[in-house]
Amino acid sequence: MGLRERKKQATRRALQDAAVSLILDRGLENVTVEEIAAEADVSTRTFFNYFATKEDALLGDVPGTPDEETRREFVNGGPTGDFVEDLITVLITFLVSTDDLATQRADMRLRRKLMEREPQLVRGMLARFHNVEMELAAAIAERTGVSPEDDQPLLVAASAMSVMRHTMKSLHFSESEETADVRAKIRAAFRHLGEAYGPSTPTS
Amino acid sequence: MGLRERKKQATRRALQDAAVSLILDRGLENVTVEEIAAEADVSTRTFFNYFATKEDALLGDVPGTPDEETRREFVNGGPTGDFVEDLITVLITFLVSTDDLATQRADMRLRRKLMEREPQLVRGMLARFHNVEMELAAAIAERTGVSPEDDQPLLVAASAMSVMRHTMKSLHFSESEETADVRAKIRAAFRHLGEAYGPSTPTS
DNA sequence: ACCAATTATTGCAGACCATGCAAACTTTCT
DNA sequence: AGAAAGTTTGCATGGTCTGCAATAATTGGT
Repeated sequence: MGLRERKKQATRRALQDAAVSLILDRGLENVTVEEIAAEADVSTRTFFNYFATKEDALLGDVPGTPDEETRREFVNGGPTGDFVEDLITVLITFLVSTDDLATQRADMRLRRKLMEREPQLVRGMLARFHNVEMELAAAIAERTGVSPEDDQPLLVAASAMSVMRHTMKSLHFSESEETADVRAKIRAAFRHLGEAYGPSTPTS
Repeated sequence: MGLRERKKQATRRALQDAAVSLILDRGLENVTVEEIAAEADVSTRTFFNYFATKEDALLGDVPGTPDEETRREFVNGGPTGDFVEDLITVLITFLVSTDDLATQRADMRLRRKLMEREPQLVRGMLARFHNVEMELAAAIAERTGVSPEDDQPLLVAASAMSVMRHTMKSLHFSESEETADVRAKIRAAFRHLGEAYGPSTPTS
């Protein structure tokens, strides 16, 4: 990666960090883009070269898109052949960004604090999940061979994203948390959904 | 209802209608609040007495909150005792506003057109569904006697709202469409979810 | 090391959204 | 009719975000 690219990443990072820290400190309404830019040592105009809105700088890069390889494997019926297990595999990749693991976990903890303090941000988060939902639906349609006009894949994708969303709330993002723990939590959530809506007696 | 109240309703209506029609015509970015207010024959300032944002005037009043009676019946295990069927009953009440049925159906058709033309609006719609999701989760927790800290009710509510969201897409909102049709569509969606995640063999 | 091409940053002007405030106006109630 | 309560309006203001054109930094070739 060349110098130019590295600098861009650094600026992006600086803007995000400045935004998060200032706003955790003083609240969303009491921090202007101008101040965020100043803190990151760039002009206000440059802020908008990096992020379309103030919110955007706060939300970070999660959920992202799964890499092409994971996607293809899922579409082709892998890796295990069990639909729910494979779905979980894909979902987990949404959580993983390009950063190193420790940084990313710290980011997640900060973001969660941010959401608690500024519920307006949930709006933007939901929008992001919605975008991912569409991609996931396409992948599910491909895997199951269902016509894209059908909205079954959309439905399954939507509820899968719900599971995702709520599971994230009960994660710790601590150093001791293993992928297996995450997987187990998601699995439990899916099982519960199956029980609630499934053919067997509704627990409720 | 007194004169004052009637006038307020009329103004609100006029603003919504002006917003929807102007923006269907010329696009979200090409219509200012000033123009909307002018079309409705009030000042710009008055617009903001009625709606917090431009989007708000477009989204209308759906989904609304179910009336207290329906809610209580659901919480107490009614009306049929079958969880999914009763859930559907509640969901349907989200769609019903105070207007007369014909007006409401026309509104729904317009709004859908609006969403297709201006996908940015989906954001706001999702936020509304999210609010309803919270209320629904509370009701489910009460009915099932699950602790409110538990996130099972949130999960079930979230996926129910997904079902809702996607079912609405395939409704016609035409004069010939009966409540029974709507119910059948929602029921089919739930059954599909149960099959996808449930204990039986995944269709996929 | 230099030059040219590409790409990033910046300042400026401007449109629009949204809010607070106080004055003018309308409905309501007695 | 007249006071009380609520609504509309204009004005001033602060903030977000965009387009544009000038300036500055990085890159790659020679």
